[in-house]
Amino acid sequence: MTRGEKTRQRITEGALRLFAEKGVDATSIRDIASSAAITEPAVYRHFKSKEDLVWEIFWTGYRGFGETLRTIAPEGGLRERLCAMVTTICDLYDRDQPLFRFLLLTQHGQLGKITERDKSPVQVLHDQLAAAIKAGALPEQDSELATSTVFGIVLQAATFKVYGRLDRSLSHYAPSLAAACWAALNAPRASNP
Amino acid sequence: MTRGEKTRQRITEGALRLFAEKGVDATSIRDIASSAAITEPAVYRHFKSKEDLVWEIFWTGYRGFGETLRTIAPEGGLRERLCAMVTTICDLYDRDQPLFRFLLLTQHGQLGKITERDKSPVQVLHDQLAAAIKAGALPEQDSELATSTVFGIVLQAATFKVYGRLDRSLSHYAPSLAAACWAALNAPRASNP
Amino acid sequence: MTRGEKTRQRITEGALRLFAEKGVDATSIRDIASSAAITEPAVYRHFKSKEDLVWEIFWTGYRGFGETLRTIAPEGGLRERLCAMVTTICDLYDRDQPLFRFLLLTQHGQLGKITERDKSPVQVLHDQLAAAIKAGALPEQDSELATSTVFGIVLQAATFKVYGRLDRSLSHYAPSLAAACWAALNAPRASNP
Amino acid sequence: MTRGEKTRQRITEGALRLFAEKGVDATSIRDIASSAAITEPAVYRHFKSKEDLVWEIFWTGYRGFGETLRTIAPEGGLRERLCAMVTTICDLYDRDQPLFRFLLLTQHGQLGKITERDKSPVQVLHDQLAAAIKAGALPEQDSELATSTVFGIVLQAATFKVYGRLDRSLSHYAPSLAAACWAALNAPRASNP
DNA sequence: TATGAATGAGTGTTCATTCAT
DNA sequence: TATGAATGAACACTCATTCAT
Repeated sequence: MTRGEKTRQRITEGALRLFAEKGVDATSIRDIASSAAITEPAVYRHFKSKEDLVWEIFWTGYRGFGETLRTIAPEGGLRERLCAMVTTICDLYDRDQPLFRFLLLTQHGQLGKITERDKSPVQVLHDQLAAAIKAGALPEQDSELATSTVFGIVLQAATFKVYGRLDRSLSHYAPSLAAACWAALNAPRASNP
Repeated sequence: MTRGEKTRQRITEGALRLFAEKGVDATSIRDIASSAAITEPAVYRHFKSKEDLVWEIFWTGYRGFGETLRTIAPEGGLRERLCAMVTTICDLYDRDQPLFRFLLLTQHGQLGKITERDKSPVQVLHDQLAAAIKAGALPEQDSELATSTVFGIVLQAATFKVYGRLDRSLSHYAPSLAAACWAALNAPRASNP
Repeated sequence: MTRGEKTRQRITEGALRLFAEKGVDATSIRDIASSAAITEPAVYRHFKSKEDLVWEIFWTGYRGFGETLRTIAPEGGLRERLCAMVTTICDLYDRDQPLFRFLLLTQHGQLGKITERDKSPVQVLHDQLAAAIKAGALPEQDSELATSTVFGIVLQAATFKVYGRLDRSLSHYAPSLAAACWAALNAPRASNP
Repeated sequence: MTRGEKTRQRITEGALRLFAEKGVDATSIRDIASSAAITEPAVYRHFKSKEDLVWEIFWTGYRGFGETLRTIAPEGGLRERLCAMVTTICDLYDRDQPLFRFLLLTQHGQLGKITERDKSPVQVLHDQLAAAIKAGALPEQDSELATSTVFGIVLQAATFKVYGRLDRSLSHYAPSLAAACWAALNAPRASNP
């Protein structure tokens, strides 16, 4: 790894941590630079602008996370796959909390910029659920709502963890979360026309 | 309503809209002042500082929302009460989207400042679910996780609505969301030690 | 005159002097602010941006100068009018050298922004010379070239004065310059097809 | 021509073009480097500093132009020589507009640095006119003012050309300009004490 | 009272320039 | 040699806030 690559990595890691802690707007380039032990202009050798830096960190992680989800256990039944996905999401939180918070809990500001929508984790999950509904593996229901429910159950647990309402590792709760998701997806349908 | 009170209301309404659209950090006192058709120093006649303004708008709405939830249908079975709560939450979104977004989707920054924790909507819901679990009206389970699940299902649907993944009013989805919550709360328990 | 108006005047006067001495690009807002004995942000209470400040100072002076030229001695013969104009231009230099240098010697960068072209001093002179040529008071010739010649003779004298090649006041040379202009305008025509 | 010399020429040509278009201050080393398809530090291999680069380009061209003027038609009468000079100046404009603009229209900033004053085109013209006046080939008059007049007539025409007020090539106007100069130099003297 | 005017601290960004490689 | 990486200083500009009027 060259010196430049090392610096770039220090920038992204420091920025990620700061973004998760204080939010993007409250994090200055000065903060980022000093977290990487360089001067402000040096940041601009690696990223064209703050907006660029934020987007690049976001999209790299977000797309990567989508790819991870997509490649999960294509064999096996739907329930196992869902379980594996929930576990994967919980693992991401436990392994890299700043990344998780930045990607999934706070960074709604970047969502509007996504153009390759089908690489997003939300879409990946949606596509699988929609296919399962179509194939009859899940009861007939709005696939968007189904996606929302699964994401909501897991992300809110992560949020509770951040604010100290849950004290074990998130992975610890994964089986319960997966069970809740599965039950919700198979809930007796309300009569939504 | 005195003139001062009217001005104050214009400030909070404008600020709320701006906060929901751009976030608190990206909203300047100047933005708020001009949205209320007054000058910047005039804002300081009603609020001591920007931080004060944010907190006051947040806590007023958040606590009020908690009270609303608490007073819902104390009579009736748990399922009906849960359903009423979900409906109430969806209604808030449909009636006042800026308030909802500010209180429940973006303003995590204020959560840490809450001292009267039991007035928060999260705590209100938690207390009811914890009581139901204790009374055997729900299967034995972590009451925090149960709370998280219900909130997650509803809030994520709101988020999907904000980003256009759902197109009907949120209230339209309330029965489905309530059914999903109920199913998740009654899911066959995974064996969490 | 209110306090704000006084400040604004100090800004424009200081800016003008600095622009003439160092050029617009080499003059910072900090320079301007301290020349007016205020802080940088205070400049922005009076002008929206540096570009705005430059343009406003330029166009106010440039248009004003055009108006001055236009109102000169409409009665009297052409020669007298030309002489009065040359004298007026020289007077402007002697009375307010920074303004003159900024408007006429260095600020070519602003010329491209002019939309009300006929208010510019160049156009005012041009219109009068074109009319004189049409009326037969001057020999047939390209009116633009005639305008250029008159301006060139006077402005280059001002430039020589700035660089110390002329040592008397510019007004002192006004009669000679007017005579030169008159002779040039009445020069035996070269055969330009 | 070695590779280094070629690079150096690309630098000066690119810089000249940029200086004429945007001005020296608004042209960064990065602009210059990329116009020469090299990196910024590579510029410093050829020029010690930006100031150095500007001065070198200026003085090389300015002095060269002075030499060109000096060697013009020493035989022949004054009028022919004047005419040849005007034509030469116009030719420079038509052949290399960036150089002309940089040397004669905008770069007053460099004039103060000149030490070998008698190599400047202004001085060359001045010396010839002063000699002619002394020899009685021109009426008695201030030789500086005479020089200013000739330069002013030609340079202002160039300025008008830059701003689109003249549309033919500048050389096209050379005979008219020369005639105007000649007439101005021979104007009946005003009585300047 | 409400405002015009101002400010100290800070923003993101670019500059000319240097240096290790 | 020419470059990738870096820097100190400065830039135009905005912030939340205060104060005299």
